[in-house]
Amino acid sequence: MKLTTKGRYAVMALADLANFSDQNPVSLRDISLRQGISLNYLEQIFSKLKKDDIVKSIRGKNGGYILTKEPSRIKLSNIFSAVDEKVKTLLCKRESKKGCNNKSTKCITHYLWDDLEMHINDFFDKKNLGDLLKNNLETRI
Amino acid sequence: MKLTTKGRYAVMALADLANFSDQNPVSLRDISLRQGISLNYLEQIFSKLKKDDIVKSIRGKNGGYILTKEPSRIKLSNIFSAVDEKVKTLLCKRESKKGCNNKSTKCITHYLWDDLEMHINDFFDKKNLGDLLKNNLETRI
DNA sequence: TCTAATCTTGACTATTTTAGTCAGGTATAT
DNA sequence: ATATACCTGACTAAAATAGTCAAGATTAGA
Repeated sequence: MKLTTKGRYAVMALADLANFSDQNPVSLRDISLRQGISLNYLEQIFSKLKKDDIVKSIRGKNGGYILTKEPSRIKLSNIFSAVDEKVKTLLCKRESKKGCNNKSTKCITHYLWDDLEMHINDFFDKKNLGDLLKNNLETRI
Repeated sequence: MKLTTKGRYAVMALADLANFSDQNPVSLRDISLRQGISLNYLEQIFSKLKKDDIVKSIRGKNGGYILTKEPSRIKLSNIFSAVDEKVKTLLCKRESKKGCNNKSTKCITHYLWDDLEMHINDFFDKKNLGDLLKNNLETRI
Protein backbone atom coordinates (compact mmCIF):
# COMPACT_ATOMS: atom_id res chain seq x y z
CA MET A 1 0.00 0.00 0.00
CA LYS A 2 1.45 3.30 -0.91
CA LEU A 3 0.71 6.93 -1.37
CA THR A 4 1.74 8.46 -4.63
CA THR A 5 3.60 11.66 -5.26
CA LYS A 6 0.68 13.15 -7.13
CA GLY A 7 -1.37 13.67 -4.00
CA ARG A 8 1.61 14.82 -2.07
CA TYR A 9 2.65 17.31 -4.73
CA ALA A 10 -0.88 18.62 -4.97
CA VAL A 11 -0.90 19.36 -1.26
CA MET A 12 2.54 20.92 -1.33
CA ALA A 13 1.67 23.09 -4.30
CA LEU A 14 -1.59 24.27 -2.81
CA ALA A 15 0.13 25.08 0.44
CA ASP A 16 2.66 27.08 -1.49
CA LEU A 17 -0.13 28.80 -3.34
CA ALA A 18 -1.85 29.71 -0.10
CA ASN A 19 1.37 31.09 1.30
CA PHE A 20 2.37 33.24 -1.61
CA SER A 21 -0.85 34.59 -3.02
CA ASP A 22 -1.76 37.90 -1.54
CA GLN A 23 -4.37 38.85 -4.07
CA ASN A 24 -2.02 38.15 -6.98
CA PRO A 25 -2.14 34.84 -8.79
CA VAL A 26 0.86 32.57 -8.41
CA SER A 27 2.44 31.04 -11.49
CA LEU A 28 3.24 27.37 -11.70
CA ARG A 29 6.75 28.32 -12.65
CA ASP A 30 7.28 29.90 -9.24
CA ILE A 31 5.78 26.94 -7.43
CA SER A 32 7.91 24.65 -9.51
CA LEU A 33 11.07 26.47 -8.50
CA ARG A 34 10.20 26.80 -4.85
CA GLN A 35 8.93 23.27 -4.35
CA GLY A 36 11.24 21.47 -6.75
CA ILE A 37 8.43 19.89 -8.73
CA SER A 38 8.55 19.62 -12.51
CA LEU A 39 6.58 22.35 -14.23
CA ASN A 40 4.99 19.96 -16.68
CA TYR A 41 3.87 17.69 -13.93
CA LEU A 42 2.40 20.59 -12.02
CA GLU A 43 0.43 21.53 -15.10
CA GLN A 44 -1.13 18.11 -15.16
CA ILE A 45 -1.97 18.30 -11.50
CA PHE A 46 -3.45 21.80 -11.67
CA SER A 47 -5.65 20.99 -14.59
CA LYS A 48 -7.30 18.44 -12.33
CA LEU A 49 -7.49 20.78 -9.39
CA LYS A 50 -9.13 23.32 -11.62
CA LYS A 51 -11.65 20.85 -12.96
CA ASP A 52 -12.69 20.14 -9.37
CA ASP A 53 -12.94 23.83 -8.65
CA ILE A 54 -10.22 23.93 -6.05
CA VAL A 55 -8.24 26.57 -7.90
CA LYS A 56 -9.05 28.97 -10.67
CA SER A 57 -6.70 30.15 -13.36
CA ILE A 58 -5.82 33.49 -14.85
CA ARG A 59 -4.23 33.24 -18.24
CA GLY A 60 -1.68 35.43 -19.92
CA LYS A 61 1.19 37.42 -18.59
CA ASN A 62 1.20 37.86 -14.82
CA GLY A 63 -1.36 35.12 -14.74
CA GLY A 64 -1.34 32.09 -12.51
CA TYR A 65 -3.59 30.28 -10.12
CA ILE A 66 -5.48 31.22 -7.00
CA LEU A 67 -7.51 29.22 -4.53
CA THR A 68 -11.25 29.38 -5.02
CA LYS A 69 -11.88 29.38 -1.29
CA GLU A 70 -10.11 29.82 2.00
CA PRO A 71 -7.56 27.16 2.92
CA SER A 72 -9.64 26.15 5.91
CA ARG A 73 -12.49 25.27 3.59
CA ILE A 74 -10.43 22.94 1.39
CA LYS A 75 -10.43 19.42 2.76
CA LEU A 76 -7.53 17.16 1.97
CA SER A 77 -10.01 14.56 0.82
CA ASN A 78 -11.16 17.03 -1.86
CA ILE A 79 -7.61 17.52 -3.03
CA PHE A 80 -6.86 13.82 -3.20
CA SER A 81 -10.02 12.92 -4.96
CA ALA A 82 -9.31 15.67 -7.51
CA VAL A 83 -5.96 14.18 -8.43
CA ASP A 84 -7.21 10.58 -8.31
CA GLU A 85 -5.33 9.74 -5.18
CA LYS A 86 -7.77 7.36 -3.64
CA VAL A 87 -7.80 4.28 -1.53
CA LYS A 88 -8.26 1.32 -3.76
CA THR A 89 -8.94 -1.85 -1.91
CA LEU A 90 -8.49 -4.20 -4.82
CA LEU A 91 -11.95 -5.68 -4.80
CA CYS A 92 -11.99 -9.44 -4.97
CA LYS A 93 -12.25 -10.53 -8.57
CA ARG A 94 -13.98 -13.68 -7.59
CA GLU A 95 -17.49 -12.32 -7.37
CA SER A 96 -19.18 -14.88 -9.49
CA LYS A 97 -16.99 -17.77 -8.45
CA LYS A 98 -17.21 -17.77 -4.71
CA GLY A 99 -19.96 -15.35 -3.96
CA CYS A 100 -18.08 -12.36 -2.68
CA ASN A 101 -20.05 -9.27 -3.67
CA ASN A 102 -23.07 -11.40 -3.45
CA LYS A 103 -25.50 -10.33 -0.76
CA SER A 104 -25.27 -13.32 1.50
CA THR A 105 -21.64 -14.38 1.57
CA LYS A 106 -18.82 -11.89 1.34
CA CYS A 107 -15.27 -13.14 1.47
CA ILE A 108 -13.60 -12.94 4.81
CA THR A 109 -11.53 -9.85 4.14
CA HIS A 110 -14.34 -7.91 2.56
CA TYR A 111 -15.52 -6.04 5.62
CA LEU A 112 -11.99 -5.47 6.76
CA TRP A 113 -11.09 -3.63 3.60
CA ASP A 114 -14.29 -1.61 3.63
CA ASP A 115 -13.56 -0.68 7.16
CA LEU A 116 -10.05 0.50 6.45
CA GLU A 117 -11.19 2.51 3.50
CA MET A 118 -13.67 4.37 5.64
CA HIS A 119 -11.04 4.89 8.26
CA ILE A 120 -8.61 6.52 5.87
CA ASN A 121 -11.16 8.61 4.07
CA ASP A 122 -12.31 9.83 7.42
CA PHE A 123 -8.80 10.88 8.26
CA PHE A 124 -8.47 13.03 5.19
CA ASP A 125 -11.96 14.35 5.56
CA LYS A 126 -11.15 15.82 8.92
CA LYS A 127 -8.06 17.72 7.80
CA ASN A 128 -8.02 20.81 5.69
CA LEU A 129 -5.33 22.87 4.04
CA GLY A 130 -5.63 25.53 6.72
CA ASP A 131 -4.78 23.06 9.48
CA LEU A 132 -1.70 22.09 7.58
CA LEU A 133 -0.45 25.62 7.17
CA LYS A 134 -1.03 26.39 10.81
CA ASN A 135 0.66 23.22 11.89
CA ASN A 136 3.61 23.89 9.67
CA LEU A 137 4.01 27.35 11.12
CA GLU A 138 4.09 25.96 14.62
CA THR A 139 6.55 23.19 13.99
CA ARG A 140 8.96 25.15 11.89
CA ILE A 141 11.41 27.35 13.67
CA MET B 1 -2.88 4.69 -2.70
CA LYS B 2 -3.79 1.09 -2.86
CA LEU B 3 -3.69 -2.18 -1.03
CA THR B 4 -2.15 -5.11 -2.81
CA THR B 5 -3.47 -8.61 -3.17
CA LYS B 6 -0.52 -10.05 -1.31
CA GLY B 7 -1.71 -8.83 2.05
CA ARG B 8 -5.27 -9.72 1.26
CA TYR B 9 -4.37 -13.23 0.16
CA ALA B 10 -2.23 -13.72 3.24
CA VAL B 11 -5.17 -12.89 5.45
CA MET B 12 -7.56 -15.07 3.48
CA ALA B 13 -5.17 -17.98 3.51
CA LEU B 14 -4.51 -17.72 7.22
CA ALA B 15 -8.21 -17.52 7.93
CA ASP B 16 -8.69 -20.65 5.87
CA LEU B 17 -5.87 -22.30 7.74
CA ALA B 18 -7.43 -21.44 11.07
CA ASN B 19 -10.77 -22.81 9.93
CA PHE B 20 -9.58 -26.11 8.58
CA SER B 21 -6.75 -27.17 10.83
CA ASP B 22 -7.98 -29.40 13.63
CA GLN B 23 -4.57 -30.62 14.71
CA ASN B 24 -3.68 -31.69 11.16
CA PRO B 25 -1.62 -29.44 8.95
CA VAL B 26 -3.35 -27.90 5.96
CA SER B 27 -1.71 -28.11 2.56
CA LEU B 28 -1.36 -25.10 0.33
CA ARG B 29 -2.99 -27.09 -2.39
CA ASP B 30 -6.22 -27.25 -0.39
CA ILE B 31 -6.09 -23.57 0.42
CA SER B 32 -5.40 -22.82 -3.19
CA LEU B 33 -8.47 -24.73 -4.28
CA ARG B 34 -10.77 -23.36 -1.64
CA GLN B 35 -9.68 -19.74 -1.90
CA GLY B 36 -8.96 -19.61 -5.60
CA ILE B 37 -5.39 -18.39 -5.15
CA SER B 38 -2.56 -19.69 -7.29
CA LEU B 39 -0.53 -22.39 -5.53
CA ASN B 40 2.77 -20.90 -6.58
CA TYR B 41 1.80 -17.52 -5.29
CA LEU B 42 0.72 -19.05 -2.00
CA GLU B 43 4.12 -20.66 -1.70
CA GLN B 44 5.77 -17.30 -2.00
CA ILE B 45 3.47 -15.82 0.58
CA PHE B 46 3.84 -18.66 3.05
CA SER B 47 7.60 -18.62 2.88
CA LYS B 48 7.39 -15.09 4.22
CA LEU B 49 4.82 -15.96 6.83
CA LYS B 50 7.07 -18.75 7.99
CA LYS B 51 10.11 -16.53 8.17
CA ASP B 52 8.16 -14.24 10.49
CA ASP B 53 7.07 -17.18 12.60
CA ILE B 54 3.38 -16.83 11.91
CA VAL B 55 3.07 -20.37 10.57
CA LYS B 56 5.21 -23.45 10.76
CA SER B 57 5.57 -26.09 8.11
CA ILE B 58 5.51 -29.87 8.08
CA ARG B 59 7.14 -31.34 5.03
CA GLY B 60 6.44 -34.50 3.16
CA LYS B 61 3.29 -36.39 2.54
CA ASN B 62 0.33 -35.29 4.66
CA GLY B 63 2.36 -32.21 5.44
CA GLY B 64 1.21 -28.64 5.32
CA TYR B 65 1.13 -25.58 7.48
CA ILE B 66 -0.23 -24.75 10.90
CA LEU B 67 -0.45 -21.53 12.84
CA THR B 68 2.22 -21.04 15.48
CA LYS B 69 -0.24 -19.41 17.86
CA GLU B 70 -3.91 -18.88 18.41
CA PRO B 71 -5.70 -16.70 15.84
CA SER B 72 -6.48 -14.14 18.51
CA ARG B 73 -2.79 -13.67 19.10
CA ILE B 74 -1.96 -12.94 15.47
CA LYS B 75 -2.33 -9.26 14.70
CA LEU B 76 -3.09 -8.20 11.18
CA SER B 77 -0.18 -5.81 11.38
CA ASN B 78 2.09 -8.81 11.89
CA ILE B 79 0.69 -10.48 8.82
CA PHE B 80 1.04 -7.44 6.64
CA SER B 81 4.52 -6.65 7.73
CA ALA B 82 5.50 -10.26 7.05
CA VAL B 83 4.39 -10.06 3.43
CA ASP B 84 5.76 -6.55 2.93
CA GLU B 85 2.37 -4.96 2.76
CA LYS B 86 3.21 -1.71 4.37
CA VAL B 87 2.26 1.88 4.16
CA LYS B 88 4.86 3.63 2.11
CA THR B 89 4.56 7.35 2.33
CA LEU B 90 6.95 8.12 -0.47
CA LEU B 91 9.46 10.05 1.56
CA CYS B 92 10.44 13.31 -0.02
CA LYS B 93 13.55 12.80 -2.08
CA ARG B 94 14.60 16.34 -1.52
CA GLU B 95 16.27 15.88 1.83
CA SER B 96 19.49 17.59 1.04
CA LYS B 97 18.03 20.20 -1.26
CA LYS B 98 15.34 21.80 0.78
CA GLY B 99 15.94 20.50 4.22
CA CYS B 100 13.16 17.98 4.61
CA ASN B 101 14.40 15.20 6.87
CA ASN B 102 16.61 17.75 8.38
CA LYS B 103 15.93 18.40 12.03
CA SER B 104 14.73 21.94 11.80
CA THR B 105 12.61 22.23 8.66
CA LYS B 106 10.48 19.41 7.39
CA CYS B 107 8.44 19.90 4.27
CA ILE B 108 4.84 20.78 4.77
CA THR B 109 3.38 17.36 4.10
CA HIS B 110 5.89 15.52 6.23
CA TYR B 111 3.91 15.40 9.43
CA LEU B 112 0.73 14.68 7.58
CA TRP B 113 2.15 11.54 6.05
CA ASP B 114 3.68 10.43 9.31
CA ASP B 115 0.36 10.94 10.95
CA LEU B 116 -1.54 8.88 8.43
CA GLU B 117 1.00 6.11 8.64
CA MET B 118 0.51 5.88 12.37
CA HIS B 119 -3.21 5.97 11.93
CA ILE B 120 -3.26 3.03 9.56
CA ASN B 121 -0.74 0.98 11.46
CA ASP B 122 -2.81 1.53 14.52
CA PHE B 123 -5.84 0.20 12.73
CA PHE B 124 -4.16 -3.05 11.81
CA ASP B 125 -2.52 -3.31 15.18
CA LYS B 126 -5.88 -3.44 16.88
CA LYS B 127 -7.30 -6.24 14.79
CA ASN B 128 -6.32 -9.84 14.95
CA LEU B 129 -7.12 -12.93 12.97
CA GLY B 130 -9.49 -14.15 15.65
CA ASP B 131 -11.63 -11.03 15.38
CA LEU B 132 -11.91 -11.59 11.69
CA LEU B 133 -13.05 -15.18 12.02
CA LYS B 134 -15.60 -14.27 14.64
CA ASN B 135 -16.86 -11.38 12.60
CA ASN B 136 -17.15 -13.51 9.53
CA LEU B 137 -19.13 -16.10 11.39
CA GLU B 138 -21.59 -13.48 12.53
CA THR B 139 -22.12 -11.84 9.19
CA ARG B 140 -22.37 -14.99 7.13
CA ILE B 141 -25.62 -16.86 7.15
C1' DT C 1 0.63 45.47 -32.39
C1' DC C 2 4.23 42.54 -30.91
C1' DT C 3 6.02 39.48 -27.58
C1' DA C 4 6.93 37.18 -23.50
C1' DA C 5 4.73 34.96 -19.86
C1' DT C 6 1.27 32.11 -18.75
C1' DC C 7 -2.27 28.58 -18.89
C1' DT C 8 -4.18 24.30 -21.85
C1' DT C 9 -4.30 19.91 -23.90
C1' DG C 10 -3.08 15.53 -25.36
C1' DA C 11 0.09 12.21 -26.60
C1' DC C 12 4.11 9.84 -25.39
C1' DT C 13 7.61 7.10 -22.45
C1' DA C 14 10.88 5.17 -18.99
C1' DT C 15 10.80 3.03 -14.66
C1' DT C 16 8.92 0.56 -11.01
C1' DT C 17 5.62 -2.31 -8.89
C1' DT C 18 2.40 -5.91 -8.89
C1' DA C 19 0.96 -10.28 -9.45
C1' DG C 20 1.99 -13.73 -10.63
C1' DT C 21 4.50 -18.19 -13.51
C1' DC C 22 8.01 -21.69 -14.07
C1' DA C 23 11.54 -24.97 -13.08
C1' DG C 24 13.86 -27.57 -10.33
C1' DG C 25 14.88 -28.90 -6.06
C1' DT C 26 14.34 -31.37 -0.83
C1' DA C 27 11.88 -34.01 2.78
C1' DT C 28 8.86 -37.65 4.49
C1' DA C 29 4.64 -40.75 5.24
C1' DT C 30 3.05 -44.81 3.40
C1' DA D 1 9.93 -46.47 -4.22
C1' DT D 2 6.89 -42.93 -4.89
C1' DA D 3 3.55 -39.58 -4.40
C1' DT D 4 2.74 -35.65 -1.83
C1' DA D 5 4.09 -32.02 0.21
C1' DC D 6 7.25 -27.92 1.12
C1' DC D 7 11.31 -24.83 -0.67
C1' DT D 8 13.86 -21.55 -3.55
C1' DG D 9 15.21 -18.50 -7.01
C1' DA D 10 14.77 -16.75 -11.41
C1' DC D 11 11.78 -15.05 -14.71
C1' DT D 12 7.85 -12.17 -16.91
C1' DA D 13 3.47 -9.79 -18.51
C1' DA D 14 0.65 -6.15 -17.32
C1' DA D 15 -0.42 -2.12 -14.92
C1' DA D 16 0.59 1.99 -12.46
C1' DT D 17 3.59 5.77 -11.56
C1' DA D 18 6.03 9.69 -12.53
C1' DG D 19 6.97 12.07 -15.31
C1' DT D 20 8.46 14.40 -20.49
C1' DC D 21 7.42 16.63 -24.79
C1' DA D 22 5.11 19.36 -28.23
C1' DA D 23 1.99 22.52 -29.89
C1' DG D 24 -1.35 25.65 -28.94
C1' DA D 25 -4.44 29.68 -26.84
C1' DT D 26 -4.65 34.02 -23.90
C1' DT D 27 -3.46 38.22 -22.19
C1' DA D 28 -0.53 42.14 -19.92
C1' DG D 29 2.45 45.33 -20.96
C1' DA D 30 6.03 47.63 -23.90
